[in-house]
Amino acid sequence: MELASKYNPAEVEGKWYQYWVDNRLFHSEPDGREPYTIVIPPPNVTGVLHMGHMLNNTIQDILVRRARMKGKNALWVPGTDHASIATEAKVVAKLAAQGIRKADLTRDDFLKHAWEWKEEHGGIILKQLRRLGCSCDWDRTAFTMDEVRSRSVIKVFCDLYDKGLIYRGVRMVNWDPKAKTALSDEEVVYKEEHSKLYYLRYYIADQENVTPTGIDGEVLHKDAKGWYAVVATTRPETIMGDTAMCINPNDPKNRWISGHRVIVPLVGREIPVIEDEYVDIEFGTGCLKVTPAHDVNDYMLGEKYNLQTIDIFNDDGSISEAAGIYVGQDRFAVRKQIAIDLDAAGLLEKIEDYTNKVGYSERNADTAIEPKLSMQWFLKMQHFADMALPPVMNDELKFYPPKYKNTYRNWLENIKDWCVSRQLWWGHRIPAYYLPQGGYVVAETIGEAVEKARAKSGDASLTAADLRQDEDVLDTWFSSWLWPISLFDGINNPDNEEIKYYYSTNDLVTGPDIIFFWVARMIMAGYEYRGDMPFRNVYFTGIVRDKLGRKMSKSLGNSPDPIGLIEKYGADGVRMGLMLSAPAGNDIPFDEAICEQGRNFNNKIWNAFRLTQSWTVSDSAAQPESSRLAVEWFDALLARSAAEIDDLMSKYRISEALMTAYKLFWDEFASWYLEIIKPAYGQPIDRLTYESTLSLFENLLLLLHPFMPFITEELWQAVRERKPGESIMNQSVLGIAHQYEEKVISDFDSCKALVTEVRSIRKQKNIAMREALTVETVGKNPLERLNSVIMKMAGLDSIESVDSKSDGTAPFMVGTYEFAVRLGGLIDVDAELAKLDAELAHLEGFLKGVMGKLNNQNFVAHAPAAVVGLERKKQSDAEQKIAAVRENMRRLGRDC
RNA sequence: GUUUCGUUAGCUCAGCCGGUUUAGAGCGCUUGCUUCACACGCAAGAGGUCCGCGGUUCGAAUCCGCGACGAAACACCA
Repeated sequence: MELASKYNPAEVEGKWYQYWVDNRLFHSEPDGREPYTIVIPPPNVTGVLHMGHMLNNTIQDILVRRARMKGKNALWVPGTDHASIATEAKVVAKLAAQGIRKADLTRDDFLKHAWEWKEEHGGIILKQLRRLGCSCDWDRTAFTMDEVRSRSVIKVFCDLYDKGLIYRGVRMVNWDPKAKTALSDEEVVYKEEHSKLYYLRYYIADQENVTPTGIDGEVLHKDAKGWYAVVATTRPETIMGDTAMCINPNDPKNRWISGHRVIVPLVGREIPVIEDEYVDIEFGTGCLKVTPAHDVNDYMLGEKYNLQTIDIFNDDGSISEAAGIYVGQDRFAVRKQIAIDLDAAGLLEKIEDYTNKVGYSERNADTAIEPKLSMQWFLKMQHFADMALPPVMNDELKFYPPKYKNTYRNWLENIKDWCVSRQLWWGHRIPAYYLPQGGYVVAETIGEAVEKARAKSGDASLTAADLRQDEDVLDTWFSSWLWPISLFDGINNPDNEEIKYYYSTNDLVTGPDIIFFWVARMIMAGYEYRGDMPFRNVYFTGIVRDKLGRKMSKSLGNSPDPIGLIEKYGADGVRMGLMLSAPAGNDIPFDEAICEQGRNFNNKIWNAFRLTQSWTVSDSAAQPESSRLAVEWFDALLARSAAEIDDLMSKYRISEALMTAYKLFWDEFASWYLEIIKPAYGQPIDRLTYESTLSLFENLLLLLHPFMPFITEELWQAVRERKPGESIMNQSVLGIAHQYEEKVISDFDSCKALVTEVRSIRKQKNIAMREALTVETVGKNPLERLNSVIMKMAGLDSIESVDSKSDGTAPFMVGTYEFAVRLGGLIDVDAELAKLDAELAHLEGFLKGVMGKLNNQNFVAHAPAAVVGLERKKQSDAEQKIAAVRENMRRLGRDC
């Protein structure tokens, strides 16, 4: 078989993915084995793959492939999220481009368009995951709005309502004026903004009663029109909603305003001055305008002092009739205009630059959130927080890295009720039905609703047509929080075999940005509906950033196209690149160049295989001693590395596990093992070594498979004839980490050190490899057992045991063993001495440090015997080495 | 502002419940190599007052305190 010198991923990836699918190797059914389960964090159904997904799903695939190879019944359930706000926004935008306004459509018509959109774009991201090699059980692909999941959501809503945990009421909520819906607190992100602070004049209504008291520090304002107070605000456009002014009762400079009434500028309305310690004396002028309808804190003041509430905004953020002026204009246009108008009216004292934080919709990054009073549905959260906190704090449910436990606790300890209703159409419609005579019932089906309505109203003639279902849908996360249960239909059929077998799942892999949105709430739902944790471990990935440390975003254009990367470097190369740069929990500064390292490694593996294929195998040739030793050594090393990888993986130190496998293959297998067993040019390889090598190579492929599934399958299939349907995917790695002798490995390390010393001398002296050298050992050669390997790798003709080193040799040490290379006339005495000087200085410095400890009575008295013993060993080793160096110097003619 | 995390080679990080031959890895860098698997390579190297200052200890990159710088989460002053 002729193999190209470069590995070409494009030729093999599609083929093997199809093979895995055709042979149903990703599919799982409950059986007698131990299950290993992951549920995918469902990506937005109409989304496309980004680097965050690539990272996250690579990790999940590594975990699930490993579990499979360890004999578990491994299942990775895929699916997508309906992403209510994001998807509805996209559909609205698409319709708008066609000249269709959402407002002109009926709910049913709009949903028809939305489903069409979902059918058209949905699932692209799942296809992309296939390119990455994800071993999801596609037979189980779910959608948060499919039949089973929808029924689960409705059932849970009704159940929580019946438990008294869901209520409906008018509250101050975060309002998205673009999507025209309420949002939960978690869906608001605050961004720092450069804005202005406007100082407005509020004239005192009862001018005649103003009595300046003459206290120092008083700030009194008076002009031709009389006394006035000054209010600093960032939002002058809300003055139409002002229903009070507030000062701090402990603020001497504003005492004079106390008890007066003031006039809202431009509006002309008289409002009271109230006093509350909430007001910060130091901020602005210490006078606060109170707009109960448009600010959370003002709302609280309004409740406390029974103030009037004037809602001056329409749902789209324009000014409402209630404002009286600027009606119909946009809030930001009004902010500009009102400043001009106030100034013209002499009501604007000054404008200052100011930096503050403004809330934006997490989904519509360009839309500023408006606090707004509205009727919404809420879920009481204290009950859930009480359940969900302990298991995480006491590590029953583990977070990796654990620092997120604090974040989690912080949120749960300050939990607020969850606004679950959204004024959208795309989502699960709230199963509340309003009666014609007022009031409502909550029911899973319309039939049930009619029954409940009849009972409630006493009117037995009520029919479905008389009931009006709530227009709102539920927050997307209200379906996501059930995901680990609803995927196995555990809400609708709590006793079914699947939920009993697969729940609790094992690992959840997700980003820390959705710890509140999703992780915490899944834990809550898990305990509420299964009485158990939804997953045993949560692995929080970092955020993928660009190499400058910036978040990847569309607007910066710094986000590489994942599929483009796969095409360029191969899926295995990209997977490796991501994993090499991703220690657990740290953000990942992603530089495309690191994929090159992944690609290069693929090529290395490919070429190692190519080498084995270039050999002719002889059944008559005897196995060289060096090959026998190499096999023995590498088998032990493989066992040790497999155990190390197991250990690292159990701690979710995935990048270190991969690095261990990487170095094992490249530095040990390719650079040492293959070089040792490689037959001389044109010579055949003996059968025994050849077969052993293929077995070792296969084991390496098994260890690497979870990280780089495609190339390992390709080569595993090529190493030997395989039966139809066989795959590396379901081979066991359990046998690799067998018992081994540490000494086999440590002796080989010494052997490698010796070879490296000789090569180094060759390089310094410019001696080519084909020129054979002789090495002397003083006394018995401690590495004699490995002579055959040393000779082959260092290019020696013999290793001779001598009583003392001959003249014209370059000495070196491996540990405390002395060796020398015979160089004859090539020896450069000055250079040799200089080297020895440096070595001596180093050793003496080291010895001095050791002696410092040993001469310290306190150290000898207090330190554990083992530590003291070790220092003594260091001392004797150093002394021995120093003696050897001195001896070498004398031999070169130095007097010392 | 509150809380948390971090600061170790040019870069990205490991080591941190104190002691393992005077600190490790990958990449990058330097110097040789067209050695018949691979230049996406081979071989040999260089490179660090472990942020600063104090303290605890026989002994500190590792524990404690203070400071500097950086990051994140949460809360915000209109």
